[in-house]
Amino acid sequence: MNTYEELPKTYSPSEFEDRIYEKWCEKGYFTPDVKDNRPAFSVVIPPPNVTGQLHMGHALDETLQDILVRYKRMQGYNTLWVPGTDHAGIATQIKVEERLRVEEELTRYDLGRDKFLERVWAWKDKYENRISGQLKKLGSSCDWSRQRFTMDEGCSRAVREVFVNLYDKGLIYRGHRIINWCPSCLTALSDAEVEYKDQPGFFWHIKYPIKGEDGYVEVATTRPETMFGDTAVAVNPDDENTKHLIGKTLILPIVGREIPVIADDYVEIGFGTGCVKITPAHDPNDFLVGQRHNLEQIKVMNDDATMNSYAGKYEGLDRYECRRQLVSELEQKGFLVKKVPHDHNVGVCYRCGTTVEPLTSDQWFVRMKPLAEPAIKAVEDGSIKFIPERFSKNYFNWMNNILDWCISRQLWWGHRIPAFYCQSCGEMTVSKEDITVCPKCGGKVEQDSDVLDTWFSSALWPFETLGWPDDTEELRKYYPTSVLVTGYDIITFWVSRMIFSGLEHMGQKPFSTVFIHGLVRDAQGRKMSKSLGNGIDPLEIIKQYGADALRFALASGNSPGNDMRFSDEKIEAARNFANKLWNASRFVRMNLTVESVELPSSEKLALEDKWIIDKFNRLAANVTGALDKFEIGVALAQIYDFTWDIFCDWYIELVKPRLNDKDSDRGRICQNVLAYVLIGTLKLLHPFMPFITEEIYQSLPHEAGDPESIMISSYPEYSETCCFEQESEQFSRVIDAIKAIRTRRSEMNVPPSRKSKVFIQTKYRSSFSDNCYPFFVSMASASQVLVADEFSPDEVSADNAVQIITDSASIYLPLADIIDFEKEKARLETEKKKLLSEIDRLEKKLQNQGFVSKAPASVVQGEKAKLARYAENLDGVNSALEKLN
RNA sequence: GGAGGCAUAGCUCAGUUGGUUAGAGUACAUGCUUGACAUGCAUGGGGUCGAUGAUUCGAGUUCAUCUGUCUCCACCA
Repeated sequence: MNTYEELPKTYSPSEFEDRIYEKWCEKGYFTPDVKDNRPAFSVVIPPPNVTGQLHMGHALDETLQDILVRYKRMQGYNTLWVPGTDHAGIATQIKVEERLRVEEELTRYDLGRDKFLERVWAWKDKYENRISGQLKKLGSSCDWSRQRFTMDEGCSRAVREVFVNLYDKGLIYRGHRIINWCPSCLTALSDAEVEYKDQPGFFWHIKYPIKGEDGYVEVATTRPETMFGDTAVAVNPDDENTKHLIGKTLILPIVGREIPVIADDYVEIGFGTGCVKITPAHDPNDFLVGQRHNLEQIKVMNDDATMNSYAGKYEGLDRYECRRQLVSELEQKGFLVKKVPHDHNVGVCYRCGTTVEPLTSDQWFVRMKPLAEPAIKAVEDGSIKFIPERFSKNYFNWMNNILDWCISRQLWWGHRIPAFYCQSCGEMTVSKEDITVCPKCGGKVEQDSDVLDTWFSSALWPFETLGWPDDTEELRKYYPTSVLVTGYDIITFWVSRMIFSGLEHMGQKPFSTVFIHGLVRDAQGRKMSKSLGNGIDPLEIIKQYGADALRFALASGNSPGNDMRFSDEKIEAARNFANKLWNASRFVRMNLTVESVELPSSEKLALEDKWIIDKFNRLAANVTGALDKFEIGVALAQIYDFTWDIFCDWYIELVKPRLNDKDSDRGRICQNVLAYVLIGTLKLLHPFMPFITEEIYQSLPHEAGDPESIMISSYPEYSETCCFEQESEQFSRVIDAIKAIRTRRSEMNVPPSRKSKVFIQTKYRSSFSDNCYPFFVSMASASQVLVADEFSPDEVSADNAVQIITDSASIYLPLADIIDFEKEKARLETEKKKLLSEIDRLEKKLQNQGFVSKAPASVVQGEKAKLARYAENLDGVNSALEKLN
């Protein structure tokens, strides 16, 4: 890793990426010393679920984190990136159950809780390994010695600590509430775990006869099967049309049970029939109405969404089958008034897609209002910042309307709720430690069979991974973490819960900045999904193009919070860039005879050297500026442009003649500048493309003080001594002149083999020194270069010279036999027109008193200079036209 | 119902606090066997920045309204 060798001819990332990663690990670069007292920069990974492997979304998330982490590490921060995975309760359990069913035709009940959990742990080990392997392939510089899992011993201890603390404070309670129930996963879900989908359905209008009268009340429902659980019909107390019904008694059709008509504001006047059937056990709103009016809750379904005995003869039928049969019975018996098609939003389980059934059940809840309040304040007062800022609205919207969080799940895979019930006295004990006997009566206890919502443990991630509840050095050094990088899709699930948890249990925010990115979509802009089969496997891309190309593709053009498309063109462009850098470096390497690199003192530098050094210096300033603002795409674009357009297309081409004499003074200076700028560029690029930059770095001689690996080198900074503004401007004139000549030659179809004298008439003589003549020879097909303040008409007469006007020179090319005078005239006329209109525009602008008096002086000055330049150019064009006429 | 995003070249997208004649990649056209690279080099065509108005000396950029499109939240029995 320290002797440098020739680079292989072709860029083949697969040959060095793994080797480099192993070396980094061996050297321990990813593992910071907690005792090192430099300022900390810390990040915890959003733990990928152990349900499967990483997809493009993860690849983006990890790439962005690694860019920030490597950047800060190179800047000298004590940098920690904690890796880990999430047990992902429902999701993982479903996966393992599915495999069990497919491969062994067994259910989890066949195995029993303990045996089943063994299977899940085995699954977890396998996928955790796979995920870590993928992170390594990507180049993620996380500290593997601190890898965590949401159900490892430490996290489990943290979960219990939090549970008991919140319980003791009265912020966790057990209650009989209406919750979202997934009849397929057989568990409760939190509000956040329910997704809504539009589905076509019907309103069934049903007659509820009034007791002791001939009349009836008409109610409409989308779920007629719940009528077995109706315990009232509600009307609005202020509705004139239904007022008379209040207090009357209705007979529930088919069932025959008597229910009252009650008055409640919840009923919207003018909507539907104005009468609403109230089923407290099966609808969240009805549940609240029921509480207000002390109504009985009648649960009519079993956990698997089949009907129970309250449904009479329909007992045992699935809810939808019951609906079909019930509706037809209602119709037969004359209770059905009509059936109106109606699209409605149906809640489905976010894991399995089954329609959830709201029903009442005993569950554990977190009281959210007191926790949400400080969490809202922390974002309001700016101590936690969202990037982009607009996502804080999203956050406020959720937090301000928060309801209590249902945290119990009827699953096996997860943190078991630390509540113990005594078999003899019935007392419940909540305890951090496992207990077997009741502290009250000494009777045998049994632990609550439910587990906690996955997000309960991930909410503690930023501090549980640093050792909480113990008071560790890591916590003191790295908490609060610096930035959380995640997608906008889990702000409510995760980000918000980490914020209130951190504030509640640590007394401090969990992170200062939330850096939000968007989704990775396919080339057509569709979400990547299993069902569409349009997912792209990051590992495949790495295999084909290399991790650096993948990272480049994900980071370039990425702007915070916005979705991006991933396409073949994008990854190919990324690979092409890597290839370009590889070849440019190979060229530089081939031409190096110096043993070490040192930036030559300013008086030894040629004009083009100062130009590139100045450009590089500005680049460093712009890149760090952009990175500090999380403008990752912008930073990368700047490095890209510099590398390709400035360094490769210009500087390398410019110095080729000098390299023919490598060991002369001029040649050695050039070598040093080449290497200095290349190494600096590699450093700037390293956070984005860690492997290729390291591989090239290893092949090059270095500056004194450069370490053995680029990843622990210092990130380039803007430096006053490398600022050559004036020389840079001077040299730009040469470049402009070369470009102008190329353009004219190309327009006139002059083949490169046809060389020509170049006459440069300029008032910037010093910019066009003798040293730059070779540039015109090598890059502008010049046979000879003549520079003067003014040429005599004999030297550059109309019939033998093509005239080119640039901002700093008039250039003549004697190409008499090639000139098409008519075409040339037309071209000059067009140019004249353009100049005239620009001059006119600028004159008007400068005559505008408002502009001159109100715009900043520098802007006005700039416009004046521009006007003067155009006027000069116009003179040039005019005289060229004169000569042609 | 509430909130938000996006709309810029044929396509995919940048455009940082308002200030050069609005940029890149890709596609397209033309010319190059240039001793690092054809995964390349050079040159070019192509945009009234979704519409209308407002603020301003000055608007792709700020504000309002509208149109199209996507997303999140809530949810109507």
